[in-house]
Amino acid sequence: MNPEAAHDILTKHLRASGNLRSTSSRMAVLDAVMASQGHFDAEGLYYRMISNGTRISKATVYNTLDLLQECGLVSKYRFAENSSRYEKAFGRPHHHHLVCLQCGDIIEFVNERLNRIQEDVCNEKNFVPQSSSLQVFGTCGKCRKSRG
Amino acid sequence: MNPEAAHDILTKHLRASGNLRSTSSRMAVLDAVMASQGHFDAEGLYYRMISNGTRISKATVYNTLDLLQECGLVSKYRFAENSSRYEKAFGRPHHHHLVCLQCGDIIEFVNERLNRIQEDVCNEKNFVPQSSSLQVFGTCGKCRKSRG
DNA sequence: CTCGGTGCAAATGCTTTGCAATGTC
DNA sequence: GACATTGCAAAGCATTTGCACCGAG
Repeated sequence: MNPEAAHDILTKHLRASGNLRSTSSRMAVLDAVMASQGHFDAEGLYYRMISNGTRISKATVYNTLDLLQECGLVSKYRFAENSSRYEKAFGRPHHHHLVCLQCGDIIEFVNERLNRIQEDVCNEKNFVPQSSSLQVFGTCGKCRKSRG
Repeated sequence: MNPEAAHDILTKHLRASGNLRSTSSRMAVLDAVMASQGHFDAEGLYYRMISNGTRISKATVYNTLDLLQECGLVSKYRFAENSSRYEKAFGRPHHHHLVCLQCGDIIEFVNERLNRIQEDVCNEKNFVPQSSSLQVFGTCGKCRKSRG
C-alpha cells in the first residue's frame, strides 16, 4: 500500500469519528508506522521518529496508534510483556504468533482452517467477532539447538 | 482437586526450583485461588484475602501467583486491559476465550480441532509449545440484543 | 475565529524492588 | 543458625491526563 492510500484511510476514519482533524503529527506517525518492519512498541516508534528529526510527543504517538488501530491500519498485541506491541496491518491476511520464551522471537503463521473453526465457535456461542489473537508460547528451533 | 493435592504440587515445584520454601503465606494464596470462581486479578485476590482476615502483602500475592503459574496451578492471561488476569487451572482441559468488548464478559470454549491445528503448526515451524491463548474480541449475544 | 490537537510534565495504575524483620529448614 | 521470605513503602514502567499554547477547518 502506498502512503497516500494509507493517509486516505486515516483521514476518512477521522472524519467518520466526529470532528477529528487530519493533522501533520498524525500523518507523521502513520508514515513512521509504514516505514516500520515487524513488531514495534510505542516507545520505540517514538524514539525512531525523534531521531529522524520529527518533533512529536509520546502522548501523540500513543493517541495516534489507537486511531490507527481503530481503522485497521495497525494491529495491537499484548504478548507476555508489560508493553503493547504493534505492527502495520495494511490488509495483510489474518495471522497468528508463535512467541519464543527464550529469545523473544516471534514467528507468524496463517492458517485458514483455524480461522474457520473460530467462525464456527462464534456462531455457536452467538458471538460477533471483531478481532482475534492466538499466541503460542514455547521454544523455537534455534534456541533448542543452541541450548540442547 | 482437593486442597492437599494442590499443596503437594506446589511444594514439589518449590523443591524442584532450588531452595524455595513451603511457607504458610504461599499456601494461603493457593487456598484463596482454589476458593475462587472464574477469572480474577492479583489486586482482587489480595483484597479478598485481606477481608477474610488473612495477613498477606500484595508483593507476596504477585510473587506466589507467578509460582502457581509455573507449576500449572493457575493460568495467566492478558486480555485488553492493563492488568493480568488469572484463573485456577487444576488440570482443566485447555480452553480459550471470547471476550466481549461491551460488557467485559468472558465466554470460555474448548475445541479439540483447534488444539490439533496448533500442534500441526508448531511441528511445521519446529517450535515446542508450552502454553497458548486464543482470544477473540467482539460482542456477545446479550449485548447485541440490548443495544440492537 | 473556533474548537480540537499538541507537547510537556505530572499523575495514574499495575507490578517489582530494597531492606529490616521474620519464619523455614 | 543460615538464609529464604515477608511486609511495607518506595521505585519503576507503560500509558494517560491536565493545561496552556498552537493550528486545522
